[in-house]
Amino acid sequence: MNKRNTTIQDIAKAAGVSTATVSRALSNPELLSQTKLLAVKEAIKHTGYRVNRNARNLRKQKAAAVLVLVPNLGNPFFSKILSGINKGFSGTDYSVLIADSESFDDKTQRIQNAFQDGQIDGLISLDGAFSENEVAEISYHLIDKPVVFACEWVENTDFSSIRSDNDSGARLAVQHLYNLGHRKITHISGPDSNILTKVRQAGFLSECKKLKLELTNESIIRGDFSIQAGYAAASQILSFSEKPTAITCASDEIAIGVISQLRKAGISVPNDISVVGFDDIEISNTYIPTLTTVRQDRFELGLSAAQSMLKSLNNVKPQLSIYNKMIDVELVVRESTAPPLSIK
Amino acid sequence: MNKRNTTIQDIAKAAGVSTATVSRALSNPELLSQTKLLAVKEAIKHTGYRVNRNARNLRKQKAAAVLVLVPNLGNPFFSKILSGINKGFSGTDYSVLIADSESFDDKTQRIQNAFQDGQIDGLISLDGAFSENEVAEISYHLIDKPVVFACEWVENTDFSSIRSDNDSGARLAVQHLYNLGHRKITHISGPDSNILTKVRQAGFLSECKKLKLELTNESIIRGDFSIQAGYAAASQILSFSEKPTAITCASDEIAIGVISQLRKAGISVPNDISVVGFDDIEISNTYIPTLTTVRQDRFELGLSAAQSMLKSLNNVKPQLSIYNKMIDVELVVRESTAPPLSIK
DNA sequence: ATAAAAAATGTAATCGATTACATTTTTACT
DNA sequence: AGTAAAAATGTAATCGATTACATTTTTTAT
Repeated sequence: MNKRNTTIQDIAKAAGVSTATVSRALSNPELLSQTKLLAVKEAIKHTGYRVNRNARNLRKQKAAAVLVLVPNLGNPFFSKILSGINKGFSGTDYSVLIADSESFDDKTQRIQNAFQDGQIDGLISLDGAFSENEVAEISYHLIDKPVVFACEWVENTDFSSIRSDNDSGARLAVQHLYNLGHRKITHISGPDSNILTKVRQAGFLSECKKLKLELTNESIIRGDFSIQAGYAAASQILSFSEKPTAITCASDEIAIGVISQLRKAGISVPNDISVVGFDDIEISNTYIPTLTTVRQDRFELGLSAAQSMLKSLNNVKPQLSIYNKMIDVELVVRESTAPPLSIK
Repeated sequence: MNKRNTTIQDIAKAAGVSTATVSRALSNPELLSQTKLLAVKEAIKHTGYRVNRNARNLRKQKAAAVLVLVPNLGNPFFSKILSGINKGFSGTDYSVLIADSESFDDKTQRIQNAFQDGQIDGLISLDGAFSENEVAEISYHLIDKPVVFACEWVENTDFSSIRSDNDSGARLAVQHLYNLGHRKITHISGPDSNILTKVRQAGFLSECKKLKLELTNESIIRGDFSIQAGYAAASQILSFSEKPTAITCASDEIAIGVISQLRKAGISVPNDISVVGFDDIEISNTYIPTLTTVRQDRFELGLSAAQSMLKSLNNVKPQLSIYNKMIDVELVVRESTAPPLSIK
C-alpha cells in the first residue's frame, strides 16, 4: 500500500542512464545528447515523476521559498500587494510563504520564528515597523540573503525598497485643493512612528509652505490609518473655531471615517468641506460620495518587489545589489472634492 | 567567508553526545536524561543552531507546508479567511503557502503546478470551482493527503469542508424583511455555477415559499458577486413594471452596487427600497447607508479550516477523517433596511 | 589516420536530520 | 548481590537529488 515515491533512480533505470544524466535532464538539458534527453523525458512522462523539493533544496542549500511579512493579513489593503507579489513569483520555482506580524506575540520572537534559517531564501516585508534591534536580528539571520521592503520601509538601513512616491502624492492632494480655491487645509496623519505618515505629512507641510498657505497647530491632526481615527479627527475639527475648508487624509479609511462623522454632524462633503484620501482602496470608488484620492498601485508595488527579489536571488552577492524603486502615484479626482463655499 | 551551517554534528560534538541524542533532544526530549538534555540545550543555545528543514523533511517524508488556494488574492474578501488560517498554523511547524487561482492560465496546469508532490502535506482551498476532472487531479496528486475546503466547497465529493450556514443566512434576510412588512422581495444572486449562489438562492426561495410570498420570474436576478453586477441588477429592477420593496443580495458588493445605482436614479435606500447584503465585509459598516447584512465570520472560517487540517495532518489515515463544520451566521441590522413605504 | 580537444556520461560523495537496531547504563526486584 | 527489565545512548543506514571528478565517446584539426 505504501507506494514508494518515484525517484531519480527509477527514471535512470527506466531510461537506461545514470542518475547524473537524469538530474542533468532536469536542470541542464543542454548538456545532454538528444537521444538520452529524449529517453529520460519519456521515462519521466511515463512515470509521472516529480522532483523531491526537499532533497533538491537540501543538496543545493536553498529553500526555494520567500517569506512575505504582512503587518495585518486581515487588512484588505495588503491583499492587492500580496497578489502582485504572488504574480511575480508564479512561474518561478519559488514558493511564497506568508507570515502575519499580528500572529506573533513579540517582535523578536516573530523574527526568530519566521526567519528559521534554511527555510527561506529571502524576505519581503510589507511591515516597516522595525526597531534597531529587529533590524539587527534580520541582518543576522538573513545574512547574505536579500531583503526587500514593499510599501513601507525602514529608515537608515541598506535594505532594498519598493515604495510609492508618497511625497508627490501628498503634494498632488494639496495642489488639487489649492487649484479648487481652498486656502485652509488640515491634514489628518497616520500613526506617529509610521514612515508613510512622516513622508506624507512632510509633503503636505512642504507643499503648503510652497503655496504660502497658513499653517497653524490645527493644520495637522494625529491619528492612525483607521476609520475610527477619522471619526475622532472629524470630531476635533468640529470643535475648531475656524474650520478648514478642505482635509487631506493619510489614508482612505481615515477619509471615510471623517466623511461619515461630518455627515452625522450635518456637514456635507464636498459642499461644506472637501476631503482627499490616500491609497485608492476598493471602496473609494463606490463610497458615497466617491472619494478623491491619491492612488497607489498596490499590485505593481508587489510585482516590483517580487521582481526585485528574484533579481537579487539570481545574483551572487545579493546583499550588495540594493535596489530601490519609486512607483508613481496618481491623483484620482472624484466627488469628495469641490470648490470651497466662499467661491461658489 | 562562506561559513558552514551549524549542524547537528557540531552540537553533538560540543555537547559530547551522539547525533541521535541531539535529534532526540529536538523532537523527543522526554527520552533523554536530564544531564544530556541540558548539555544539548546548552550547546544549541550557545551556537544558535537551527534545524535544517529540508533535511528533516526529506528524512521524514513530509513537507511541513500546507497550500492555500485562493480564487483571487486581490479580492479583500479572502484576506480575512487567510488571516484565520494563518493564525491557525502559527505556532505549529507548518508553513502556509499561498497560490492564487488567477495566476494560472488553465486549471489543470494550476493543479499540477501547485500540487507538486512532496511540496505540501495538505490543501486548503477557498476555491470551490472545480470540475470533475480537477477533482480527480486533486485526488490523484494528493492521495492520502488531507484536503479541506473553506467557505466554498465542491458538491458530491468526500473532501472536508468548513462553511458558513448560507441557507440560514438567506432565510434570516428574508425573515427580517418580512417582519418589517415587505411582501415583494427580489434576490440578486451570484454567478450561476457557484455553490454559494445555489445555496443562498435556494434558501431565499424556500423561505419565501414558507412565508407565502409571491414568486415571479422577476424574483431572482442573475449576476455575479461584483459591484458591477449590482449596477446592472439595479438597472433591471428599475425597468420592472412592479418594483420590489426590498432586495436581498448574494454579496455586500452587489448590495453596494445596487444602492449606488438606485441612488443615481433618485431612489433612496432604505426609504424607497430596502437592501440586505451578505458577508459583512469591512465597508458595510461605513457605507452610506450602513448595510444590513448577513455576517459570515471569515476569520473563524479560516481558523476552523486550519484546525481541521491540523487534525487530519496528525491522523494516520487523514483521508478517512472527513470533517465538516458549519459556522453560524448572524443578521446584522443597520441602516439599509426599513419598513416599506406603504406601511409608513 | 591520429592526437588533442570537446562533449557526453557515469561513479560516488554529499547535503543534514532521523531512526532502526545495537549496545550500554540504570533501575527494580528477589 | 545478582539478574531481568527498562531506560539511555550510540552506530550507521537512509531520505532523493546534485555535482565534483573520472571516464568514455565524439568531434576537430592536422
